[in-house]
Order: sequence, then structure tokens, then C-alpha cells
Amino acid sequence: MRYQKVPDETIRRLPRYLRALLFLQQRKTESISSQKLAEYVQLNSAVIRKDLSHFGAFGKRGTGYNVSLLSKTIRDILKLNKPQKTVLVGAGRLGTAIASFPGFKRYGFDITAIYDNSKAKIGGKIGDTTIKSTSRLADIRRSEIKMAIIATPPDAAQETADILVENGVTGILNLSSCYLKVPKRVKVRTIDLAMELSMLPYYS
Amino acid sequence: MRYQKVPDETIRRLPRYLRALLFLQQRKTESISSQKLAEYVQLNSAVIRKDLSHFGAFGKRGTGYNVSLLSKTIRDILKLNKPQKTVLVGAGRLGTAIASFPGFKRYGFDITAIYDNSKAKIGGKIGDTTIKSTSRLADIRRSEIKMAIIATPPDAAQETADILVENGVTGILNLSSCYLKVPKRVKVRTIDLAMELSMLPYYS
DNA sequence: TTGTGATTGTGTTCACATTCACAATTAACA
DNA sequence: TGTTAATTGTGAATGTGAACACAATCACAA
Repeated sequence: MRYQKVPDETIRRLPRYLRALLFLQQRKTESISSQKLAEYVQLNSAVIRKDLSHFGAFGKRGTGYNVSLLSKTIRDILKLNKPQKTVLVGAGRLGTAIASFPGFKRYGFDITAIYDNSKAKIGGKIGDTTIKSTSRLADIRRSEIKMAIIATPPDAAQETADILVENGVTGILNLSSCYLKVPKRVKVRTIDLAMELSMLPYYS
Repeated sequence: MRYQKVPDETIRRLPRYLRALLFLQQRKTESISSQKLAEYVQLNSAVIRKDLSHFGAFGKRGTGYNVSLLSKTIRDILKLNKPQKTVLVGAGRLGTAIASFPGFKRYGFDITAIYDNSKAKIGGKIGDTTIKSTSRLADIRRSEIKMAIIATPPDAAQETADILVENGVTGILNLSSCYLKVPKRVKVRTIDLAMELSMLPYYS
């Protein structure tokens, strides 16, 4: 399925909607108006309606959106309807925290492989997954992994990214504090927590 | 110092510049053009020049920007020139990773207090800092802490934020997967790593 | 002192994203 | 069946940020 000219900002917001919808499903809510959903995700309701309208008309006028239908639809759009095999590189404190974090599974991500370069860690386990040596990172090619999380020190990040991309990865969540150079077809999202914190004092 | 009408996007980018500048300082680079800096931070050079121009004219035409001057200036703008006392709430795996992360210190943040509600953790240490009970969270008032990192489970996040705000916090980095309601004067930055990852498969 | 090459600072243009506002539609109910 | 209240979907207006392009400025060398 390919949609024409959907703004990046819209795609960025879809997971927000999905998170709220999963919550509403737990509470057995059957339908929700854009107005109510907007409160949950702290946005203007018109943004939500316009975002969704890019993919079709799911709402019922007078009623709102069917929660489980919309939730399924967004998962389809984001390709989260079947488990997304994901590799984690870097099993330091941050990497370990991420590997044990239940949130990823909830959105359909399955961390099926973990790599680290420290001899002390290789062979160890996080949950059910054995930590393997980064020297074997190219093995991911065979497992058809498309998503990756980089939680290495910055000086190892680019090299890691190169190997990942070479072996089939098309999406990278980069938690190391440096920018990555990758081919256009690969989508990278870089999060540097220290930088996110750094903008806050300005407003105080 | 108060600047008029500086776009939020500009403030968000300043830490990026700062990170690159600190790197350049290490390498004893004295000056840098907006063009070169743009390569480092993966932006258009005009964006950088316009961003900086909001705060004055630091550059020299024909030469570029003096690295250490610019680095100092940005730290001044972001109020990172003196240590920012910061409290961490939640000493789970993610919280622990964050407390041990050297990046925060580099940007001027000093995690001077850590709180958790688990009896097993209270009294323990992360680095030099003792973990205290969240029941004593209001104590932060006396230490004049303005910045906070929330790494609690989502169901504790709002309550935590309320106490923090009540006791003088004006900036919150929220790593729990829920949105927070706070007064306007308080700036919140919410990062949900699972959501950041969730937008990547769409592009594959 | 004058010319040259580099680079900033910024007015203008362009592109995009948000918000508004309302017709179209639906559910509920008298 | 007709009326009312609610809510969507969307064209138009508004706002905002990014990109462009160039005059102003600077360092330096002849």
C-alpha cells in the first residue's frame, strides 16, 4: 500500500494516536470523537481529522471513530500489524534498559537479536535473547531484520550503521550522540537525551 | 537576558550546534563556517546563520564563527553556563542508565538527587548519589532544583510531575509513555522511544 | 590602496503545516 | 417521518519555518 504525499509530520503523529487508541481499547471504549482523542494526545482536533483523511474516511459523522477499527488501520499504515524483527546493537546500560522495555513489544517490535563488542557480555542474556559479538553483525542479513536500534558509544555508531544498512536494515533508531550518514532509502531517527534536556533551561 | 520571538525550532537546534562546537573545541579548531558546521549537524547553512542571527552577529564575514566564542554564547543563551541542578525520578533500568550517562554532565547538568518508590532501591546508590524515597520528593524545593527527568512507569508520571512543579521545577524531560498536564510556565519534553521507533517501518 | 575570494546577515520567496469554519452526514428520538 | 444535536471531512485562510540569493563585510595579497 502506498499513499501519495503524506506529510512526515502526519506519520510522526500516527504512533501517538495508536498509543491512545490501545489505551482506549483496554478500557473497552468503542468509539471516540476527534475532539476527545485530541485531549488525550494534546493536539487540535482538526489536525487529527486531517491526518486521518490522508488514508481514507474512517469516521462516522455524528459519532466519531471506531476505536478498534482505527487502531487496526493505523497499525496497517505503519506496518506494525505483523511483528517487526528488530536488532539492538550495544548492550550497555541504555541498551539493556531498552531490551527489557515492554513498550516496544506492545507496538509490534520483536528484539530478536542483540549484539555487543564486550567479551564480558557476549554469551550473556537479556531476557531470552543471547548477546552476540558485533563481529557477527552481518548475520542479520539471513534473519530478514529491517529495523535496528543503535545504543553504542558514538565512535562505534557510524561503523555499526554501515554494516546494518549493508545487510538489509532500512530503519534505525539512533540513540548514540552523533549523526549518521546513510543512503536515502534508509530512515534514521536520532535521539540524544542530553540534547533534549538541553533546550529546557532556556525557557526557565 | 530575554530575546524576542525566537522560534522554538531555533532553540531546539542550539544544542545540536553546541554538541558540534564542543567536538571542534576538542580538536582545537578555532573557527568554522556555517557551511562546514552545517555538514556536521546535517542542516542547511542558511538555517544556522538565521538561527544565530536571532541573538546577535557573532560571525566574521569571510572567515566564519569563532568556535570557542560561539560555544560560550550558545551556553549562555541556553543557560548552561553554570551547572543546572537536576532531579531524576525513577531508578529503574532506564533511570539508572540515564544517571550513569556522562552526556548530561557535559552539557552542564548535575543530577544531584534521585528518587524511587521501591523499598529495595531506596538507600542504594547510583554513582555518588543516594536514592531517596519518592515520599520525600517535596524536599527538592530546598535545593533549588529547576530541571527534572521523569523515568517512572506511566501511571506514576502525572503525580510525580505535579509534585515537581509544585516544588519549583520548570523544565521536565518526560521519558514515561504518557503526556503530562502542567502549567504553561513549565516546559515539558516528552520522549517515548517506542513511538519514535514506530514511525520507521512506514518508510520501508 | 585596490582587487579578489570567502562568508556572513538578511529581505524575499516559497513550501508546508496548522487552524478555521462550515456543508454534509449520521444517530437518536419524538 | 421530521427535527435536533453531534461530528466528520475538507476548502480556504492563516501562520510559520526553510531555502534562496545577494549585498555587505572582511582578510589578505599584490
